[in-house]
Amino acid sequence: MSEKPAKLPDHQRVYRKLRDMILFGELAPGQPVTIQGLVQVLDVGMTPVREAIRRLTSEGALIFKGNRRVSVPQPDLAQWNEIAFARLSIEPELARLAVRNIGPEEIERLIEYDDRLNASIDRGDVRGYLEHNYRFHAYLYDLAGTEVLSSIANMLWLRAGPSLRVVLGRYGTANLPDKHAEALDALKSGDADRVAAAVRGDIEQGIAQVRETLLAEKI
Amino acid sequence: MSEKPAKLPDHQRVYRKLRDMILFGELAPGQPVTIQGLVQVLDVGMTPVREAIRRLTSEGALIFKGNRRVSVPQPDLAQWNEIAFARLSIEPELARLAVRNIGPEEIERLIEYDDRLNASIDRGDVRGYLEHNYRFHAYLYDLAGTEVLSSIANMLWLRAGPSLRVVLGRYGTANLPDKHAEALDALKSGDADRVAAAVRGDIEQGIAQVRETLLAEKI
DNA sequence: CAGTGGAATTTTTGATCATATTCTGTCGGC
DNA sequence: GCCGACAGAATATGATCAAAAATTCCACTG
Repeated sequence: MSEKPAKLPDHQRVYRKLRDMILFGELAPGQPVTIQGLVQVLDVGMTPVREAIRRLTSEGALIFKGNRRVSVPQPDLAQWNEIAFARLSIEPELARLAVRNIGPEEIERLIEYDDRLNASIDRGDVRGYLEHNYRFHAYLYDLAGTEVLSSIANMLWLRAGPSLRVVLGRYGTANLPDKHAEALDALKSGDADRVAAAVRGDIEQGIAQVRETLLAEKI
Repeated sequence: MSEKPAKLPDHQRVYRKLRDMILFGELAPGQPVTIQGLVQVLDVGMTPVREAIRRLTSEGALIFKGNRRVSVPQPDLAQWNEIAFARLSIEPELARLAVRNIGPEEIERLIEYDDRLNASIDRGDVRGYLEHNYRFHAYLYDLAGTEVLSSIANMLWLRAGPSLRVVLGRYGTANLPDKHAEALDALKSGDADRVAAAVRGDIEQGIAQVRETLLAEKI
């Protein structure tokens, strides 16, 4: 019945599952998340679900909605600017650090992610776009080999995910300028500063898109 | 038997308790943390303990030690530099933002924390120093009213706490230059840049102390 | 004969679940 | 419109099972 290659404990499986759902926009901002609901959907006991939810809340991916109810947070403009500030402080640096540890194989893998990302764009596949965009950045940052900074970056992506989804879902993936190509190009020449700048540009673009929507109060 | 004024759920009480223990150096770096141990010490069931541990691990205050055992992390030099970079990126900005929302009462309270901190230094009370130093910064950052940045700062303090404790416990609280006075002075005149600079200086000093110890490989 | 290596057992700890309890919000009666 | 009972959901407990670590014990070697 369960031929998963998973040797992972339930609470981690649930955590990842929920995490992906948030990261890739399967849960809308403001949507309530109940323990019992997940117990039935994921077919596990409540203890693992509880722990997964607790972890996600402490990472800011979920919030306590007053009376012990949790939901997906919905950042307002001020909070979005905080996320923006933090991401711009951390992520370009991560990209810069990653350059040290990058060889041809790693670049190859990044190109692969980027190809899939572009395919998703062509297909108008929002969820695919979000997923491969995440994987591209996450893998790049992993290569930096910095546990602390990476975990912060991950936290920030969790907070940004649902909002990105809303905007993309509304305006489509049609006109997304590809900053990844520039980053890849800079990576090939080992130019750390240019890589950092490209990543910064990529982030700024995504941030600006959401910010405009928030300014227009359309969220 | 339990005339605590606490209306808090157990898992939050346990979380705070454990959090404080880490933050104020009651747990040494590398020290293992067991669920059952905490169950007996804190006299609660294992579910709340489990959740508290899970939260702390996701905040980097505890780490999975290979085979589903957790312990207090012991940052090496590289990780400490990461923490330093992140703190210097985030905390001065938080201080700057806090200036907007600060009035005489808030300054009064900060002065109070600082007084207690100085009393702890005079007394050679390491734990008291750590606690009031934390409260000073935490309150200042809270005043910024920025949920995202504050939570990142808190995460970083959790990672820094045990190491600070080790260094202070070894060299004492004797010669700690007081950068808080400068921050308070700048706060009174509402000079955001100077406040940010003072906080930056305060952080740099603490970081340098640990870094030297790590360089000498005395940890 | 003493000491070492390792296999098997014991013990400790973690993971999960079923269940009981507490709290919140709501709906119907007054 | 207010108050109290009820339903549903979250919190907390202890039991049970599984996995890992610690310990014991024995055989074999030097």
